[in-house]
Amino acid sequence: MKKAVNKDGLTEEEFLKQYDPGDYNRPSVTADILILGMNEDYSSLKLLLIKRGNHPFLGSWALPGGFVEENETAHKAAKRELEEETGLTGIYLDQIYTFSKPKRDPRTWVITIAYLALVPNLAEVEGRDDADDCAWFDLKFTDKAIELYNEERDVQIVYDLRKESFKNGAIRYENYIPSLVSEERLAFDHVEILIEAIKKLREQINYNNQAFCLVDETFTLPELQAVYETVLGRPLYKKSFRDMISDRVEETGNDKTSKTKSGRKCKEYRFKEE
Amino acid sequence: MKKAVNKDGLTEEEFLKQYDPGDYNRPSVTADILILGMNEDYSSLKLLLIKRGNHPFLGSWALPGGFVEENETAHKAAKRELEEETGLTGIYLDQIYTFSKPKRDPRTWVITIAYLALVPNLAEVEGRDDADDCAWFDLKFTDKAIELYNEERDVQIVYDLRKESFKNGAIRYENYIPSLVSEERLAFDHVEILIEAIKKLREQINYNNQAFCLVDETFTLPELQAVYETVLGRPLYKKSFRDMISDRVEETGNDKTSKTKSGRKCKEYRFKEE
DNA sequence: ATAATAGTGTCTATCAGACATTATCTG
DNA sequence: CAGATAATGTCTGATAGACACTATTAT
Repeated sequence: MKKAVNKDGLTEEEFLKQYDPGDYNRPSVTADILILGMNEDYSSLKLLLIKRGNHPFLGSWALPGGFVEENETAHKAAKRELEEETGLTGIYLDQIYTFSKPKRDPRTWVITIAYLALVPNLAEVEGRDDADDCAWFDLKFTDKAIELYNEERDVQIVYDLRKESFKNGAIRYENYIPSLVSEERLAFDHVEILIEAIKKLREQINYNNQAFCLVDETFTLPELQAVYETVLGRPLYKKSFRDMISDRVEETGNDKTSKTKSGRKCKEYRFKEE
Repeated sequence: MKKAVNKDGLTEEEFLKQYDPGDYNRPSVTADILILGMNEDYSSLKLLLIKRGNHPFLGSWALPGGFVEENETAHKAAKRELEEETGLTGIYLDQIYTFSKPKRDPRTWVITIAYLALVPNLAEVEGRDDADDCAWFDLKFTDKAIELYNEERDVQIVYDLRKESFKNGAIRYENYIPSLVSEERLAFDHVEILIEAIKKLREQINYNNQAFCLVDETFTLPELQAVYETVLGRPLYKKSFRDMISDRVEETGNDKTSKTKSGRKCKEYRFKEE
């Protein structure tokens, strides 16, 4: 079996030796990364963006990303980029979707594998290399619009959203179509990546415990509930939430004042693995 | 804003004109496609495989796939491949995951975007071009093993499965690790693609109605239930299933004998869009 | 008639939605 | 003490699991 030969009478060893990848056009492949965290009182999602220091989209804000290299997985490339950008390790990181629309990058053919990272604390960040600047943006996501704000820099990026339905086999799906309404915009097709990431996070958070990646190692239930409410974009009933979450957490025995709002002290919890 | 210049004093137009993608190594990118259907009585999933006619993995069975070209999305490449292979159009097709492990193809650097297709009828197929042969395989998937059978050709491909848990941020995930136990194997890392696809299908089928892509346009509830049971790998209670599905289907008014098992005639239903 | 399957009724446990009530903390 | 928030109790409605029973067809 090892010595099997192909139509040209070559063994595998011989075949690989003479194999010429040829002149097929090949794309560059990058790993772009959506880094999400929560603000101080868990009332808003934050997205890390870099300001582009070169064409194309010079001066626009973009997702951090970098080339995937031959001796690494795309996941590793994303991880490297995340660590360079935030200095953080051991962070939640998951593949979202791969974007390959022609001309999505005006320079050359680029396919992007998009990743989602969830950080428990907003890291200090500053621009480097190809970036003029780097900053956390407040992210608001509703059925009607996506909005990104950075007050310090007085930047606002706003897209209206329209729902479009399309058929896939027997099934009908709904898609969000963004249209820019602000002066500033996100570079490339990054707004589409953002939409996919939020959709996926909202679908998964109830099953996959991603909320625990957005809080400290110990937390209060009001804090955890605030994370769910902010991610899902709707309020939850306190009692139902606590019933739902009860067997995924355990008390540490300590008390703690919530980062959310002041009042009575809270019991402190940690994530219970099982 | 249009006339903004970068550090080298170039406008965007000038920059793009002089831009040189350079000698960065670039991967080939392929779209591999997992084509799933059901057997005659909905008791088993079927997977379409092609037998490789050249090195590497000469004589092994593999997922169909093809190169993504510069003027198309990966989705379109997958669709083209699906139509070439089965002659079918209007089929459910969705991106699963992108695989980029170094050396996953011994010829050259290849990154694969994996797609899942669900066909309502098993198309007639035959090998072409680079494939010696092309056939539907019975697919069995349990917590312990993945098994692929084609009786006509007397081929069996079996992998034992082991669960491994790993951490991603604060969360612990479980993964299936396959180990080959049969003589025959799937080419490349295609068994890993298969595992991801089945996992995703099982997670989604309750919410995303993919089952309707695996039956005819009209169907009986015993047939539909058989699809769910086969995909999920466990029996469902008849009454619970019918309650669960009732507002997603509507009666056509006709009667029909199920493809599953004989007995009393069934009411015929169709998918109700909403 | 009998075996086999289709289709429905009903009980239970669980859980989300919805409010109400009690407990504890800060100022 | 007043205001605010934490924590828990309880009712309702929807739904999955479990089982039983009736209806209709093929042989």
